[in-house]
Amino acid sequence: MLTDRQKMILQILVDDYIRSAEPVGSRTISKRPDIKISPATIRNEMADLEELGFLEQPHTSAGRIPSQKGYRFYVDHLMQPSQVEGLEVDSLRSYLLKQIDQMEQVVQQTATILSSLTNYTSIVLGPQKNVAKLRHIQLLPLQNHLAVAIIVTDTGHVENRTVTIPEGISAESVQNYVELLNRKLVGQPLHRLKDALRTEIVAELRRYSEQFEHAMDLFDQMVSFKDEQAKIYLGGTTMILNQPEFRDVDKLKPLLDMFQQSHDIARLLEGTQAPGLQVRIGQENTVETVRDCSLITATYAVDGHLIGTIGVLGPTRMEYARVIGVLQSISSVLSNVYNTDLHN
Amino acid sequence: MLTDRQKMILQILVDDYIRSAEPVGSRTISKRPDIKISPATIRNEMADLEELGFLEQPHTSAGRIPSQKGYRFYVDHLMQPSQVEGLEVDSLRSYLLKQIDQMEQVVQQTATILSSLTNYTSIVLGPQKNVAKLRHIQLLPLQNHLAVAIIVTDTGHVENRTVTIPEGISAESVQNYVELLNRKLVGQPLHRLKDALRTEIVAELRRYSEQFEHAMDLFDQMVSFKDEQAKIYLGGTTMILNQPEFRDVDKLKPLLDMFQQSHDIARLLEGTQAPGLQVRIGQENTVETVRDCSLITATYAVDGHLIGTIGVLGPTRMEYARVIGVLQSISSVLSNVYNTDLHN
DNA sequence: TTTAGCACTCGTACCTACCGAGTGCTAACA
DNA sequence: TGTTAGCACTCGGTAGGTACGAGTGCTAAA
Repeated sequence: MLTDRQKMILQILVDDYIRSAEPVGSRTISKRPDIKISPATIRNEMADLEELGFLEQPHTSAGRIPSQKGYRFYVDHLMQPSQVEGLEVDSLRSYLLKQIDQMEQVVQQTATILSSLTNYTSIVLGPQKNVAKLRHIQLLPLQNHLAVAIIVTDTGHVENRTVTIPEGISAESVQNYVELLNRKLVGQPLHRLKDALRTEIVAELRRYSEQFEHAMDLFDQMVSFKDEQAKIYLGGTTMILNQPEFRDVDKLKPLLDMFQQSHDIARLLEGTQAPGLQVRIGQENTVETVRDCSLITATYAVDGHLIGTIGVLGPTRMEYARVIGVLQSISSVLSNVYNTDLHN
Repeated sequence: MLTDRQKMILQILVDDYIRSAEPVGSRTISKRPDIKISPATIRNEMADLEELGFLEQPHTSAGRIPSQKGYRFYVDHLMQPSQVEGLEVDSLRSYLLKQIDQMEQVVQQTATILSSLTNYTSIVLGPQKNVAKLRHIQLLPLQNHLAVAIIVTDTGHVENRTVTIPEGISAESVQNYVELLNRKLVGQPLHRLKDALRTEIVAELRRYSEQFEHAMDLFDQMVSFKDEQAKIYLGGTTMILNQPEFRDVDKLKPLLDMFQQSHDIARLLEGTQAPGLQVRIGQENTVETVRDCSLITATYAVDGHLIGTIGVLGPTRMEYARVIGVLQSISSVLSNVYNTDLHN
């Protein structure tokens, strides 16, 4: 176990390195006003800390930098999340409330705000639409066998998609079908619609036996929600350029490339759906590209269902305390926003 | 005027520099199999070309590179757009047709395809929705004074927005109002809706005088299309990292930052709405950030109306011939896609 | 246990010399 | 008159060498 003095030195060193991105030497630490021990003593302690695996030396005559284990200890035991000023949170809250009707915008804006508060790249995984329930479905004919299906959910979101009306189906019966859908499917969560179609409707539909196939085809078009990944939004993807450890274009490119592949980002977030806050430091990330980065994620919820993730990606030398504070605030604001104002 | 030999040397030099990004020396040119003049002669010609302003010398003992004027001459007189293989175009066309119903996706995908065909950053300005005409408008009540307005255009696109129903307005009359809107406004282009509201409806509406204010408020909500910038999509924003002239993070950052600001991109495209193909080389761009870049744009049209722009942004040392070829193909494919399949 | 002193390490900055690609000029050649 | 060979010159890039300084580990004294 670490002594109190070792903990103190470790904490000061990590703080300093987070700020300066330069290896920290014993003199630097001893110069701090609240430190009354000499550089030599600190050197001894640092040597011990290195032996224990909390510190590393880039080369013999340089100061020490935290190892991954060092960061982990710092996050788990030394730092405490900084309080975000109420002002920021309030303004965020009122901002989000103002345009709660446009879910995509909320998510996008959250990403932007998150990255501007932290100065790191932010990742926001939108709430999963598919848990919302069907309020109303409607079909608007356009021209030659084209129509728009409009799907309204109880959260006030509206989806629309163009469908082709199969040849063998009469114009009048289409409207009957839609009424049927509304009677039977309203109240079902979107992701269950397709199943519900099979269980609820098939029997009734057999009556129009000659059109059965066509009708089912039409319904499928209207109701099939590809189990789509919730949408991913990034904010501040160029923040990484401010970090001295990424001044080299060759280090930069893989990361920026990854930002363009929502598929990669999805992999990055795997396993972050568990409630609460997660910190993944360096190699703790499974994705190769970010093994020099840390990822901090939080979830937000509606009605106790987990529905989304927000995260911040930065160098391992990240301002953990501040980022965690910000994430906690925003995640709770988001949870409230969705709870209070969509479900009443 | 340039002699044929000077033109030939200029062309070879530009081609070579585009490929290698290194200053081109006289020996390099004379070594090409189809060149039968000696380095010394070429040196003389190059000295002349430099005096005329077509070439530059980074320093005394280096080869020559094209000046802005050199690129301009190359684009205007020397290169010819390369043919894009029919295969690529066809597959693009069929791809776009397949999901023509999702306009945003078409635009986004076009950006992706464009950048992967050119290896440069692509910019696609979506078709302006506002020239599309109203086909149908509808209001779906949700809960406590909230409703969704659904607007369908003759191009098959669907817009929806949440509106609040003013207090002093009865539920039944709302539906009457909407019918009124449909009677009077169908066929108007979206961007004229707001005006049309004033001219067409006010008279009729006076009848319900006590609700007049409220009704107009509601209509405004439904029908006001902020003169919104057509949406901008970028593809391959990290392509720029492959260019040796942007290996320096300090050169890179302004550009990547710009990519995040759709506002900046909009400024970049100012003046590209004129029909046909435009090439802006280096300083010909008004935006400071891209004065080391060239921008090539083309427009695509529906029914002869200009409705969108596609563009490619790369270093001044850009493969003009290939990019122009690609742009021409894609712009014509896009024009066809929108023409053929939405308007019949 | 802490601290002062000191020799040692090693990365960085700076200087210098050198190399070679490419030039411009001159003079010879077709 | 246009083209080419030859040659001295320029200058950026690189390699090697030196000086500097921050920081260390170790030893011995307090």
